[in-house]
Amino acid sequence: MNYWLFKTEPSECSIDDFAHNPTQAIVWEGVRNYQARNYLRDDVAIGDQVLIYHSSCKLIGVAGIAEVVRAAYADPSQFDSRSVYYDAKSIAAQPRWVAVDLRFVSKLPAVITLDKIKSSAKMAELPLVQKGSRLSVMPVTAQQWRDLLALQ
DNA sequence: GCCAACGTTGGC
DNA sequence: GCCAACGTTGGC
Repeated sequence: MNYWLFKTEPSECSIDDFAHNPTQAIVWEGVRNYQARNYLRDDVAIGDQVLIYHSSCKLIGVAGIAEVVRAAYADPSQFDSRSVYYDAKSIAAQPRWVAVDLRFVSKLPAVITLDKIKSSAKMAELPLVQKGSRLSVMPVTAQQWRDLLALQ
């Protein structure tokens, strides 16, 4: 079982969307970066635990936890010409992008802010806080997972 | 809204 | 395969 951090803009999909549909599988689509795609495709597995991170918003940071309930499959949005995630260059026989499904686990009582994460020496190796890192899907070690949630 | 940093594209 | 131009990310 692996640990991950997934970024999302809460205006698109927030921890509250999970919390309001706690038994429903949420399609995690729209990842359009190859390194993030490779993690999704090759390493994200059913049962993995995911930190849901809110970016580009008022309160930036880790807002909750979700669990992977379906491993990688062709991201349907890449073939939908009305979607903002549409990719005209992706062909059905060889889909370029993948999605996974997540399900709600918990909402943290308070967001663990990026500020707090940055100020923790134990988080120095987390890709999130490394200069210039823009990965939207990143691995988290078991130790980092524990240490990060202990920042609450 | 700004802009630094990074990724992608496409001409050569 | 290089690299300039352009697009995107995401904190501030």
